[in-house]
Amino acid sequence: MAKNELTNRIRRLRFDNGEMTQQQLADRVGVTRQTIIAIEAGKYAPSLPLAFKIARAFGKPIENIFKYEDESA
Amino acid sequence: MAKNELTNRIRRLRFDNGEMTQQQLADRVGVTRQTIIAIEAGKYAPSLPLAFKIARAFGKPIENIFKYEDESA
DNA sequence: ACAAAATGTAAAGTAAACTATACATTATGT
DNA sequence: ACATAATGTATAGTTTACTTTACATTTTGT
Repeated sequence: MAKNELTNRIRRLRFDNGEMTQQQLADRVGVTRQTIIAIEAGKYAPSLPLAFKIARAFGKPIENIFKYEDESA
Repeated sequence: MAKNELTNRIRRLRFDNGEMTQQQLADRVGVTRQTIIAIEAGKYAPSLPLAFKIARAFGKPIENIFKYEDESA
């Protein structure tokens, strides 16, 4: 799994949404803060259900928050 | 992880895309056929990168292929 | 300056997402 | 009818996605 191809703008969106903290987002989507940190930093990719929850928390489509560059190019 | 809240229409899209087989889709997105079977059947949810690849294989947004119902309602 | 909050790092444990392999059943084409 | 292809089920192993806990560092507000 080429997780270094997956990028996101979660930190940007947290800031834009009332300067939400990592803990607040974590509480909102039902995961630990560590998970948010890891995903923000690209340490690992979220599962799809979690991606949905994050997208829902920001009111945006998944593809607006996460970008995936195909490495097979 | 409430994976029973995640549904998909992969089988439908396979049919509509030249009656693609599970193996062809698997080859296309770079996973085993078992993975496709499991995801189609809702056995487990895909990771986000894989969801991106599947979406790209069908030329549709992720949210058009997968539906996630929030269970906190 | 100082306390509290927010963020960052690490590590070990658990569960889920996959892989590989094998066999069975069903569907398809001739 | 028969061979092949497609699908389905099972299982064990590996890797990744998370959780928990702890501590460190930085930032923020007064």
